[in-house]
This record gives sequence, C-alpha cells and structure tokens, in this order.
Amino acid sequence: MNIGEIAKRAGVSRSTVSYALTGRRPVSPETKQRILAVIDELGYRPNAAARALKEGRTRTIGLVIPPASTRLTDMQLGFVASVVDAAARADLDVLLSPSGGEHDRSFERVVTGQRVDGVIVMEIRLEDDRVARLMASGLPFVGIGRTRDPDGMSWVDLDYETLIARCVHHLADLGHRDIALVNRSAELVAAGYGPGHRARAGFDRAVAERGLRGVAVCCADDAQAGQACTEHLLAEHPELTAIATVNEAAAAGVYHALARTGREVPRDFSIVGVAARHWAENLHPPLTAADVPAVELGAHAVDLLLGRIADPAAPHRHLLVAPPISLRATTGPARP
Amino acid sequence: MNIGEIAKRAGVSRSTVSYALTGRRPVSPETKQRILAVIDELGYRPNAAARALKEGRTRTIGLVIPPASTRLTDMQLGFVASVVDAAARADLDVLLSPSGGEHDRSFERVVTGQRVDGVIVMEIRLEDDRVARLMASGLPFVGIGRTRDPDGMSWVDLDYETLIARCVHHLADLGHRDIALVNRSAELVAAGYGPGHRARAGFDRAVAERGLRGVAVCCADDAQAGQACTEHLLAEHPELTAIATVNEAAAAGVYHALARTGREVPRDFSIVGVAARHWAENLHPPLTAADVPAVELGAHAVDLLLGRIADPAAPHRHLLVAPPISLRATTGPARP
DNA sequence: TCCCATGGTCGAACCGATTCGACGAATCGG
DNA sequence: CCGATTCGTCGAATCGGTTCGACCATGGGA
Repeated sequence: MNIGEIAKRAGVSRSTVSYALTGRRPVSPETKQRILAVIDELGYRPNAAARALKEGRTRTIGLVIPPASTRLTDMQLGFVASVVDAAARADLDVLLSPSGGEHDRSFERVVTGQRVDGVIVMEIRLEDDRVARLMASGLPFVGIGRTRDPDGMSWVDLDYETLIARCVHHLADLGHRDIALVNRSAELVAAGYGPGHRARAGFDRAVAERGLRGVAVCCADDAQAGQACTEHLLAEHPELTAIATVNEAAAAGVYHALARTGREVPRDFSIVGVAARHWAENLHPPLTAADVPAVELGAHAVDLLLGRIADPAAPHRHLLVAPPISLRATTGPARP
Repeated sequence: MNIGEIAKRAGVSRSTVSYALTGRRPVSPETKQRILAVIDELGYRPNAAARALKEGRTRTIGLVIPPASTRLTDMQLGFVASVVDAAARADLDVLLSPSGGEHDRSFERVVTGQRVDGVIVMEIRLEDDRVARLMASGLPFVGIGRTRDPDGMSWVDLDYETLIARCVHHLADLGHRDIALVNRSAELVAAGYGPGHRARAGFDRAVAERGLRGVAVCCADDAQAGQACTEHLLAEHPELTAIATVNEAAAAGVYHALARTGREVPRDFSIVGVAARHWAENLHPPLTAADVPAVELGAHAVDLLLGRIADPAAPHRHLLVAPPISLRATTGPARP
C-alpha cells in the first residue's frame, strides 16, 4: 500500500498520484477522480517517514515536560492539554519528552534526531541547560516560562511578580498588615525555578511598598505539606491574618491547617493565590485567585512556535500575562 | 551533518559508518575510533525519518488519550505518566493523540500514517470504534481498559466489579445496611464507559449477596457535582450510612456534603472508594480506598505492546488487577 | 499560419539512512 | 603450502515519498 501501488492500479505514474494529492501541479479531473477512488478503496495513507525525509519537516512538535515521576500540577496539566489541543488544530502531532534526571536520552533524541520541527519547553529555570542546548542546536523552540535573561528566545509566561504583588495589594487594601507567602518547594526555588523567585520578588516589593510585615516560606507541592507548613507558620507567627500563595497543590492543606487552628475563612483569615480556575473553584470555599489562562498561553506558545518554524530568522516574540484576580470566597476585611 | 559527511571526514564509506554505529558487522578498532571521533566532534545524530523509512519501524508509540478538552482525572494522569516513563526506559518516544470529537484526524494520522510502531489506547468503551479501527488496521495495540468482549485484543484493566464488590463487603462487615454507589457521570455511563458499568454490576451483586439496601447514582467528575449529588442523595435517602465511589474527582464534594449535613466521617458515615493513592492521601481525612496501581498498569501496558510489536501473531495477553483496600480514615462501624 | 504558453503527464533524481553482495587481505586447518 | 573462512570495507540497491526537467497535445494571440 504505497504510492507505487496506487499509481499502478490507477494506470498513472507515481508523480501524478503525488500531484493529485498535494495539488502542486494540475491534474485532469478524470485522472484525479480515478486516483482518489483507488486510494479510497485501498485506504492508502502516505508514509509519514518518507514524506518527512523528502520534505525535511516532520509535521510534529516536541513537548518537553518535567520528568513524569514528579506529579504534574493542575496548571501544568492545563498547559499540556492546551498545547496538544492547539497542535491538533494545526494538524500537528505532539511528541512527549520527559526531561531531567534519567530522561536526558529522550530529550537528546528529540532535539538532535530531527524528529520534530520545533519544541515547546515547560518548567524553565532561571538558568536552564535545556534552553542552552536548544539555542546551540538551532531548533526552533518556545518556552512556557523564561530564563533569567530571555531576550534570545521566544516565550510565554505568567507574570508572577506582578500577580503576587497584586495579591498583596488586594490584602493590604482589605486592611491586612501581617501576611505570609506560601511559595513552591524549597528544592524548586533552590534549583532556580523562575516562578518561585519572581513570586518572592513581587511579594517583597509589595510588602515594602505598603509597609507591611511579610514572611515567606517554601512548601512542597501537596496538601499534607501545605497543612504542616501552615500550622508551623501560624505557630511561629500568630499575628498573621492572610496568606498569598502560588502553590495550588498545597492550598487544600492550608485550608485544613486554618480550620484546625480555629480560624474561619474568610472571617478570621484571608487567602489569595494563583491557580488554575478549575482548581480554585473546586476548593471549599472557592479560592480567590488569579486564574491561570492555561488555554490561552498554550495556544499562544504553539502560535509562536509555528512562526519560528516558518521563519527562524524572525525576531523573537513573547507574551507575559497577568490575569486579574477572580474574587471568590476566601478574602475579606481584616478584623480589627 | 548526515552520514555521508561523517564518512567523508573519516575517510570511509557510508556503510562503514553505519556498521560502526549499529555494530551489525565488524569494524576495525582504529576505524571505529576515527568515526566516533568525527561524530562526536560534529554532534551527528542519525536522521530519524530516514532510519524509520528504511527499517520500517519508528521507535515511537502512540498514546491515545481522551480529548484534551475533557479534564484528565488524577488516575488518567497517572497512566499517562507511567506510560511515558516506561516508554522512555525502553528508548521509545511517545506520540500523543487526542481522540474523539474533533480530533479524529489526529487519531487517523497516528493509526494509518505509519507514524508509530504501536498504540496504547486509554478510556476504552464497552463498544469502541477506535478499537475496531485498530483491529482492522492490523497495527499492534494495547488497551488500558477493555471492550465488552475483549478476547481479540491485549489489555490491562482494573477489576472494577471486584473492587466495588469488595468495598461493599467491607462496609457490610462494619455493619452498614444502607449504602450508596457514587458512580462516574451519567454521560460516560450512557456512552458505554466500562468502569461505570462494571462498578454498577459489582455493586448490585454484592448488595444482593449481603442482603443490603443499595442505591446507585451517577455524578459528574468534579467536586461541585459531588457535593450537589451527595446532598440530593442524603435528602432522598436519609437512612444511608455509607458511600462507595469510583469517582475520585467528586470525593472532595462528597466530604463537604456530609459535613454540611452534620455527618462526621467516619463516626457517623463511612466512605470507601477506588482512587489514585496520591489523591486518597491528599483528601482530609484520607480516603480509605483501593489504590489504583497506575505505574504498574502503565508499565505493563508498554510491556504488552512491545511484545505485540515483536511478534504480532502471538496470542493476546491481559492483566486484570484488583488492588486491596488501603484502610485510611474514612470507614468505621455503623452506629446502632 | 506559426509560435508560445499552458495543461497534463511521465521518468528520474533525491532525501539519509540500512543492508546485501562482492572483494581483497589476513588467518587457519590439514 | 593451498583452499576455505573470516575480517574489514566498499559500492549499489532500497525504503516511499516529492519535485524537477522534459515531453506532447491543445489552444489562443499575433
């Protein structure tokens, strides 16, 4: 079931079959009709490898995700889903590549084996050697997230610094004076994970601007850690009346810690964060949070990538978004 | 940077370079040394498309997932992660293909374009036309889940019928006489989603065996629906003292409904389910549940697929697992 | 009426790897 | 010391597409 077989049965040459399919040269209606009939009958599909070999492009993009062993957050899952969706709309396939740790072979295969036309990289660090590898290789790529100095690359990102500052201002406007930041895990921050650092910077800046007292802690990405971390935090700093967080996975634990220490939300204590909308709405009570527009970001990343594939010499572009805070049920005025 | 360039610089023929890399014919140590040095210097990697074309295999497997728009459950995410992980260990890449709805082009490309050596299909229905397509195409595939009559295919699956029956027996042993099943969404069940039907069958059977009074309801896959559904259920059937569930995404909502109606878990009410361990442990209190061994199932699915790729004529194999219930904090004796 | 552009088709080259057959040189057994 | 292996290497064919140049009819414009 290759193009030669089709050509033989339709009584034409292989090139004519190719032209009938791609339309790159005129083919008479009768001939085309006959060819299509044969193709339909035999269920023929052009061999992807042969086409990729000749055309020099694979119609496939790579998606570099954190190692599969580390559980994806709801937000990350949203990115994956939206990238896959956007790629499917552009008739592109998506090749998944876990990176980091033991999976570097997979990353290398994707980058250097000409398996993909371009790559989208998730979870970028301030200093990221995958980005360095990609820049050196010349393969078009787009980051979801950005390095410390991202001028030489195309990227989309959440503006965590602005978002967390906005959260702090929101709390300050409500009269809170003693607030905490529950950040991502200490390991991530130590490894130079951008959102962790930028959230911290935004927090420090806004706290200083408003003359508040702020305390920042790191917390692993699960509910149990969130609970332990918050209980510890409240014991050390009983004066706290509000928490801002970028750690959606820990949020449920924060709730439990507040409940266990007799604080009612939002009457006695306020929480505001950055999270996937779906996640924020499923908490109880629903979390007041800046909703991560994962669909928009993922689709935009695919757009940028298509642009770079079409013209690798074009100037780099980027998208930095700071979605507004959706008021739900977890922030209220500070009690006197 | 192709094999000809390497050959030229190393002063040998292209075939010798190939033999040096694949080891399929002897090459003298000096020659090999020289070739590897050139390859290292130029950072050469064989072109994946050319190799796939000649060898007739792509070293890539397809993973057919539910359409990206429908949010993946924690359990499904676990399957994806473990398949990607197991594939990476076997030096295979994973091509993601959303199926269903508007994404059928993607599925067709993967199945008929010789883009992959085999396919793993998730979320199989009792009658599933994707399975029918795959069987007709002759492409090796393995299901995570199974059709009504799965004899002609290889698959791995959770034994929902046994699991839910076991949950019911567990509750009956604790003295509960009036129990409910919170199933997956009505749409899924109506569409012939296997786990929904099998959970229902196991529930009905066990309820009959133990002479209990059972009521089964469907519930959409999120916390809000879980809460609404449970509140409705408790209003209609105030005599209930326990719930068994296969709907992990709704579990948090079930908790809230119980709390809002003044029932304390596990003192007044018991819950037992089937869920990802991570999910069960992150609920508050931790859910007593059969822990889905997603890693084992995903890895086994990859193993089965590799077997089918190696020998498509071999008899079909399958794996049906019923993990034990992990006692956590949500079941207790029925109050008199 | 002649020329040239166009439509429609074919044959052959090409993409970058693998692999088969062949061949000279070295090695081994008898 | 000679024939048969084995080693090491090369050239050419091949996988299944796309694409370029060439060719023969037509048909329209000058």
